[in-house]
Amino acid sequence: MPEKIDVKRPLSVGEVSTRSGVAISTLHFYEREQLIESWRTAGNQRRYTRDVLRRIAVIRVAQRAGVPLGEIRDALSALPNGRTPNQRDWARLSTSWRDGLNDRIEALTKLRDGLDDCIGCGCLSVQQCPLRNTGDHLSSRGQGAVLL
Amino acid sequence: MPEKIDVKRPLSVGEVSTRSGVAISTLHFYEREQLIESWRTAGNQRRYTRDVLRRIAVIRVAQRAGVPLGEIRDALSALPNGRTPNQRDWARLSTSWRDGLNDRIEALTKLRDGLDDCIGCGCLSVQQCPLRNTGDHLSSRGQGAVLL
DNA sequence: TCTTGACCTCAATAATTGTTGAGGTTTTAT
DNA sequence: ATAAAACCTCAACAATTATTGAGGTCAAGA
Repeated sequence: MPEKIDVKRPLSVGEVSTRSGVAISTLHFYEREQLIESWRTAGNQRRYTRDVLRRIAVIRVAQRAGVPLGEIRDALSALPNGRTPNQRDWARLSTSWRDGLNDRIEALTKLRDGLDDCIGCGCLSVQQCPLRNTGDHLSSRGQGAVLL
Repeated sequence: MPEKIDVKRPLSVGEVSTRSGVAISTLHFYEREQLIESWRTAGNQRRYTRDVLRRIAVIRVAQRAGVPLGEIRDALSALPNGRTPNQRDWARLSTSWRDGLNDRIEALTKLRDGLDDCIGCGCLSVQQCPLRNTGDHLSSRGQGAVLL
């Protein structure tokens, strides 16, 4: 059994960068922002456990879904012990993040279809255009476009 | 016919703000960024045609969908100067936008479906998770997660 | 040993998307 | 005519999400 230690060997920042596809400067940044953690060697270099890769994966997925880093941090830090999400944790996180994702998909789809419709209807008159009162907060805020 | 002029009456910045739900400072900003246009009264105050409301609606919808302002500007600038966009203009805008929109929708949908799958699978392990290497630029950049 | 590559910190810069404030002008209503 | 409300410009600040650079240290191989 010559390689047993390999899977427990800590990772350097360069290794994490290579394997995660995230720039070193970004890893430093994530650490400052408390999204990931490391300890230091005697020579002050960062070392990471392997699950940092999973955390980073979660972070990037959430980011692509439009979740701001602050929320991601909060969600991750809400995990007991600040541990890396396990299956159950991941299920909770991803379902909560999925709603926002759905909103964005819906907005995009509405936009696309609205544009399509408007090709035919030539509308976008203040009152009738399907693109007009789609915004939830738009229409709830300041009466939106319709009144007066 | 006492009200005929009403619908052609230009809008002040305050009116546009109220009716669109967008702050005046933001309208100024959008104008600096060439997303909207106005002309000035003798006293240097902004006046808008009503179709600015339509433009703003499009801008906000696109923004909610995650389209950056620069892209929105580019798309909108395809509309001829000042004149109220007609059916043909919107057709051009729409078709020029649709590919990008479709890409974006597809990416987000993939992500969402990936999330759905992964909720059950509890994966996100470095090598196997379907969410890992889905990022177009993620995987094209620095080999992503898989190698070494 | 010595050089090279990897790493460190800290500060500055950058793009995006606005908001705030100071100081002054115009319009509107009484 | 005057006071209040609305408007103007320009500069500075702000949050987010990083990247770049200067100046220096550490580790590993020739």
